[in-house]
Amino acid sequence: MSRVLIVEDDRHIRELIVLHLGLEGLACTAVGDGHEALALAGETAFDLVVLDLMLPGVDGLTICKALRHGGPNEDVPILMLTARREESDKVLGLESGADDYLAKPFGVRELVARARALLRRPRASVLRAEAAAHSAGAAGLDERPLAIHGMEIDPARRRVRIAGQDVELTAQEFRLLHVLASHPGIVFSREALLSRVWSDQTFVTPRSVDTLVKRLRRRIEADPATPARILTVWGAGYKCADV
Amino acid sequence: MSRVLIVEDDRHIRELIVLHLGLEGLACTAVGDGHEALALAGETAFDLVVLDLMLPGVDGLTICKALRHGGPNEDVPILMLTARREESDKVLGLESGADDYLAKPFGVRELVARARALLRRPRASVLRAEAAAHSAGAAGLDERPLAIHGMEIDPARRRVRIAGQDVELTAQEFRLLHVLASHPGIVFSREALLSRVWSDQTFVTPRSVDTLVKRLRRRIEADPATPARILTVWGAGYKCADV
DNA sequence: CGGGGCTGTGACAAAACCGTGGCGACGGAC
DNA sequence: GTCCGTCGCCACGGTTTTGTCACAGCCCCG
Repeated sequence: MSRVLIVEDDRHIRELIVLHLGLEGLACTAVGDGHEALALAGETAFDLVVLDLMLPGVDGLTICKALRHGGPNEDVPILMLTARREESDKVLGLESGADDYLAKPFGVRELVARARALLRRPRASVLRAEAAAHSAGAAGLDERPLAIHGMEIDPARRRVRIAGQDVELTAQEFRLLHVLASHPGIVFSREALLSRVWSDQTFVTPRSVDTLVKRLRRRIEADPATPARILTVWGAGYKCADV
Repeated sequence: MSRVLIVEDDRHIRELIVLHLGLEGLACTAVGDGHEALALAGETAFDLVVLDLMLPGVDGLTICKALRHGGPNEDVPILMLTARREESDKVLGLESGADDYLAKPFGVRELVARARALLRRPRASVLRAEAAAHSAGAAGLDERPLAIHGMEIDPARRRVRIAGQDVELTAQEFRLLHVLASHPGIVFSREALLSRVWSDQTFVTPRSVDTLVKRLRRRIEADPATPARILTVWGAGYKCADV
């Protein structure tokens, strides 16, 4: 049974990695802090390290070099993650001792495939986690038009009108609005929205929901600074205002 | 770093368990097949086994007995899961060597709390107390609204109303209220509340529970000095007043 | 009725959380 | 090829929430 150490400060991505590698039969340990990672790696030998390049405090590169410098994980394969696709980062990562490199956002399959390749273990996969993944695809969203807060939302035509005026929305903004407006008052966590609005299974930070909300508010709120339609629920998520 | 073996055929439950235990810093290995579980357990020593009673192929009880029969996991704590709440199943499970028992549907927080408790090898009395709290009603992240003491608590809307008036609560206050109000009359120790209300693996002083109770009372009690809803049980903890 | 724990409370610092602008990457249109 | 719309991520700053502490008050017990 292989042991995998995951160093990633974003909790959501950490969750996804632990989940999918764990389901592959790997023993996953996840930490969000560089110091903790070094402490763990100093006393336990791992078979693979998944390492985020961008970390608060101790840098991913520093960890990479520290691992290579000696100790029980001197020769451990390192899979490096980063938000940036730039070649310079890649070179930097590989030079500091990483064995493979993956840029966010990336798909689960790719991560698992690369982890497996690094582990060089031709073991029969126990389960196929991806099988039912696409069940959420087109299903789930209602096609009926709905009206709320002076907005007319027509899913079939993918059109929104406010005060008789057509409002241009991107596909993603529309999906978000539709999910929220279909359940006024119900609070959706960022994770819930990720699974409903982002159809494909990619690693996306929950904070990206904030960005999408910001962009949606710019379009449908009279004053985006004091939203009346899409409300923030502190510590929980977002909701469409009750009637 | 503790190793946990999870044997569960339902993919979603497997995911949940791996995710949350993995985030607790535990090394999780998940399998959906009984044969695979026995093969793994025959060669590796685990610190905890989470075992589903109902499995296709090799039965959970069979696995339980096989583990106890000898090998590297002879004395491993076993947390048994089942879809049925019936007493006969429980007895069967405990007799075959399980250390604790959890009926589906169960809350994630509760699972984590019990897993940690088993890893800590707690006194039997603690276990009994938690079991009593559990049997008193549905546990964890229940989405069903409930009404008690003139309060309407709606988890999906994250809303509390007293006498028709909306009461603003922070996320933490809401979780505390929900845990207590879901089990009226049941006394929760500060430690029990810490594991249920504080989702993260953060280490927080039990006295912080007092502060949270104070803040909650300020919002939902007519006179916070003489609480009628959230009661102090001297030397034990807190409870929601019985009806 | 006095003492030794428990618990309630206010204040403060630390942490978490959210809004926002901006940057780079990607992909389609032309 | 270039331009442009979209998208994800990050960093910064303001705001809210939350953990801790110290001290006062309370309860139970002898």
